[in-house]
Amino acid sequence: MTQAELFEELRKGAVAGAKALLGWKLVHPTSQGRVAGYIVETEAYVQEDPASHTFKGQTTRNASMFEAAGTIYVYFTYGMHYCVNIVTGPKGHGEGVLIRAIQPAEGIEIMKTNRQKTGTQLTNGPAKLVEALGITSALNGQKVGDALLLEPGLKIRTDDIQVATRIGISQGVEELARFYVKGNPYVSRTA
DNA sequence: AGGGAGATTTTCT
DNA sequence: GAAAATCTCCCTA
Repeated sequence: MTQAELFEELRKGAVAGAKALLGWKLVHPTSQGRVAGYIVETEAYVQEDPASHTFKGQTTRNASMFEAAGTIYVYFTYGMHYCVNIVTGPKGHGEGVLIRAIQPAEGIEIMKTNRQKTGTQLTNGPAKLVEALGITSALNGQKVGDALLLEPGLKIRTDDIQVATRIGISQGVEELARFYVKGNPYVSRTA
C-alpha cells in the first residue's frame, strides 16, 4: 500500500483507517534522533459511538477530531496519561483511530530512556507508546507529515488481522472496533 | 499469574 | 463534583 492509498483509506472512515494503519511505521523526529515503531494495534472511534469523545458533539478538548483525515489528536486522561489518534473521515465529522500498541523499530535507546523499561513494556499500550516516542500535547491538531510521520513498514496479510472488542471503555463495549496483528508480542491484550 | 486499588488532573455536567 | 479510550505497584494464591 502506498501512502496515497493509506490516506484514501483514512478519508473513508475510522474502521477502514484502523485496518489500513496496521503495519505502518509511526515516526517521531526528535532532537535526539528518529524514534519509530510499527503499528500493531488500533481501535476505531466514530462519532455515533457512545464510547467516543465526540459522541456528544464538538468541544474544546476534542476539536482536532473534527478536522480532516490525517490530523493528530492527542488527549490527556486519568490525570497522568496521554494517548494519540489519527483523525479519519471528512472535516466536520468527529472520528479517528486510537493507536494502542507499536513494535519498536528505531531509536530504541531513546525509548528506554523515556520509559525506564525494556522489552514489550516499552510500547504495549496507548499511553506507553506515547511516552516511549516522546509525543506531547504540542502535537495535538497538527497534520501527519511534519512533527509525526507515517512511513511504509511491515506487510500485514489480511489473514493476520484479528478483530476484537475494545478495551478500557464502559459504553459500546461490544463493538468490534479493535484491530491487531495476530501473534505480535507488543499487542496489549490478545483475545 | 492474576486481581485490585491508587495515582492525579483535565474536562464536562 | 464525578468520570475518564490507563499504568503501575502490591497483594494474594
